[in-house]
Amino acid sequence: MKTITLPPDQPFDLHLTLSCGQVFRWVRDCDWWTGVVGDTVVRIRQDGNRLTFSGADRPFIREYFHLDGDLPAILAGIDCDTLMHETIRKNQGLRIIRQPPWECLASYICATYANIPGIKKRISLLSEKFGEQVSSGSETCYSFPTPDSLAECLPGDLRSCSVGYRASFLADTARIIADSPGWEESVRELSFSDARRVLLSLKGVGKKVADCVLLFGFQRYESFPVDVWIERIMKHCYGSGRELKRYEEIAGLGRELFGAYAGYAQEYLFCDRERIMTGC
DNA sequence: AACCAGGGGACTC
DNA sequence: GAGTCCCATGGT
Repeated sequence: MKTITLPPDQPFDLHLTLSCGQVFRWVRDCDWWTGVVGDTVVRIRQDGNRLTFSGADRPFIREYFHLDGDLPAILAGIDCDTLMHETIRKNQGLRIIRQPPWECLASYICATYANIPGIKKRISLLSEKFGEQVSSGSETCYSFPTPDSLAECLPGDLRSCSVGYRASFLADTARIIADSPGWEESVRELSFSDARRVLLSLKGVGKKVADCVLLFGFQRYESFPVDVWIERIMKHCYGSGRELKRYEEIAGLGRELFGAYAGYAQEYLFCDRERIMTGC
């Protein structure tokens, strides 16, 4: 077991970060969270300002949970009205995880028009069926399937993972990624709009999925993914006197209001969606 | 531009 | 147990 002591001026909330719906592979058992990242099983818990974990080293944990980001500075940058102020106050410590790009891409293709429990189920089935077994004491865990393993499996086998019509999108995209060595690095080097264009060319990747992959997989924090909840919140809370019909208008307004870390604003709003929409 | 298919789980009533 | 909704996309 290793530990990290969080500095008092850098808030972090492990439970919020892992349960807000940005990642789908972590499982909670009381205070402990277990997840497979890459090909290792990570177990982690938080007690106040202390993180205790196994399966990874300190630099990895810092990077994965974006602990190297100056959260108070980020939040100060998006704290531009009373709604955001309250949302930040209620969810302080939520950080955007750095997800492996391929896993992020495949996960969000599976996430289209589905609820979070359903998405978790699919990802879990896909990993059990097409991932590699990863040892973790008594528990059996599975790594996320490689592009090759999804590209080469039978369509029927994919469908048995409850991915429905997304099966062909997943297989097509997996094939393209599998046949493009260095894909990740090449996307990383592109500008925001060029990277977005590349992602949009993949099957099953529309604007929402592309923006999620840019945000969670490539740390493009200006990305402002618009799902049904964010659309509702933006129309209800920021829509007076504005045309907010098309996706780009809402995403554009998000970037206009919240700036370079609009993605953080999006994730805080999403995390707080129930309170915001029942309150007003 | 405006439809529709596609599918499953969670939640409401 | 029916009805509705969900971190939408692709095809017509």
